[in-house]
Amino acid sequence: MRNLPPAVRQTQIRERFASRSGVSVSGLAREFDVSGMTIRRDLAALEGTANIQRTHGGAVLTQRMMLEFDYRGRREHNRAAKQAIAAEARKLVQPGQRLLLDTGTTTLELAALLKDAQNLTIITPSLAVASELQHAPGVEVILLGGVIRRGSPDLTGPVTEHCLELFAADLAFQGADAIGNDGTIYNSDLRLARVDKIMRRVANRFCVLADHTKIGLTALARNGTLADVDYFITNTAAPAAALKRFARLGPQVITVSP
Amino acid sequence: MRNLPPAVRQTQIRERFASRSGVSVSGLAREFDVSGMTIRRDLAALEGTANIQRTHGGAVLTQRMMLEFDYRGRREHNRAAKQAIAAEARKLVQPGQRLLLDTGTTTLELAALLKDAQNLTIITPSLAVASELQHAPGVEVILLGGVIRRGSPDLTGPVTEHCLELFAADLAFQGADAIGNDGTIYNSDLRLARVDKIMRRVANRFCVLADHTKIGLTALARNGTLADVDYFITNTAAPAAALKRFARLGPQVITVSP
DNA sequence: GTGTAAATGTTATAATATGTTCGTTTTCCT
DNA sequence: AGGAAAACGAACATATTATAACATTTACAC
Repeated sequence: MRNLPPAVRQTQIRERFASRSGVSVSGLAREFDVSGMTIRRDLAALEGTANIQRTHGGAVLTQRMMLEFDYRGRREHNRAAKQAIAAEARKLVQPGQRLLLDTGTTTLELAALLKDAQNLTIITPSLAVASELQHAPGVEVILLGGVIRRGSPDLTGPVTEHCLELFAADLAFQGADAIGNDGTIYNSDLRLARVDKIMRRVANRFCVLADHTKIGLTALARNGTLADVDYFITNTAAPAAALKRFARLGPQVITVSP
Repeated sequence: MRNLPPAVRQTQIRERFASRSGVSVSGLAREFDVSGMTIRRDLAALEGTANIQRTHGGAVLTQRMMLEFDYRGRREHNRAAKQAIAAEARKLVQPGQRLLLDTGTTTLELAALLKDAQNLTIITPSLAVASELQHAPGVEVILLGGVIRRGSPDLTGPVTEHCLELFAADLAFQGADAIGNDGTIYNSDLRLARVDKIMRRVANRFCVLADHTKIGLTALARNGTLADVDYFITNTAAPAAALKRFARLGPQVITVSP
């Protein structure tokens, strides 16, 4: 079993998963008569390509059984700030409310914090948010209809816009891809920007979440301005001058650390 | 059974719950040939994923886990027949069509077969179908809006019905929970039955998929009759007398083995 | 052959997992 | 209720595994 090309060995390793639910480094090293290091490198390579996850001592199948709507890498980017912002946003939520939760990684963190909330109705175009909350006992999730956007687990298009018009919400949470220095809110996708605009119309109050890395940038599609927003939550690393300017536009500006 | 990586062992422990509703620390320790302390640590880790509930001496399934496994179990049940039926259904699909795919394990198998289709539009209330097809390059997936049904990855309710009315499809595929001997189609959920009825209205042609174990049964909600159906696909194990009767009602009855 | 890049092995160090002991808590039996 | 037996959890010692850096081998072109 020695002297196999790496690709062949990796394919054979992959095939182990058909019958077993996981493999061990030591076992594979023995079977293929290579060092554990080689097996580890194989598993690291396989982890990138497909549905396995490395663990201590081996690897297991990622059992994304039903809903595989994940943002992968983007979710990790500046996650601490996003979580802090989400925790602050969580405080605005009262039992019994109807919330709109936009798509995005920051709102997804907020969704995770709402799992144990009581008697909430959450309306969202995000499959990731819906997936996160689908088992939450105190939360009724209403997913907007629409076309699934390629590469991103959310819904957009005329159907989404039409669905959204059917609702009225107490409070909407929205991430932003960029916030201009003049307080303009930007999305990097035109279809999303349309949905976001309507969202602002059907929600009574409106909260924008964005970490400091988004401030001072622009993106493809303008979708409004902070002047129309009730709350703007960001982290303390945001430039103070910009925050002062934003506050003068109207929204209550809340900063959290880190 | 020794020397398994922790994650693999934990996965196998999880799988015990598919057949049993509880496990014991001592039993697992014996089976995996590890100390009770290790099993306890495993169970503590699994409890963290919110799927199981630890008890004295072992662990039991939590409600959510039961539903999850219920779904997985249903998917495995008679899967060969479902796949054969789905393969036959696949032949009805032409490039460029707009399809309605209902929720259900058989239609989910069909969705898997449509991954490499060209230029299709698929409209579905099923999150599982959407998940399966979200990365298919030749398929545009439109998800209907609606309330996420507890314990089942699909959408129902007035919003779903409203969304559905926006569309017109060439061909609809629908599973059935039961087919009465008189050709009546049944669902086990009232909300689903309503969606299914509308689906029949907005589709030009209509195809019902059901393996032989569904035939001759009844369920909670009537949603129509095979007389209104264009194709009925089942497997050869279905009683010939019933199939003959069904064929006289109108649909083209197709049987596949196994 | 010789040079180069890829693959593999080796080592030291860090991280993680496991078993054991023992005091505490829970369960079960009378 | 009271007490024995079982199970639990914390803390420690031990063993296994991961990672990174470097050395070695192999593969393949020219």
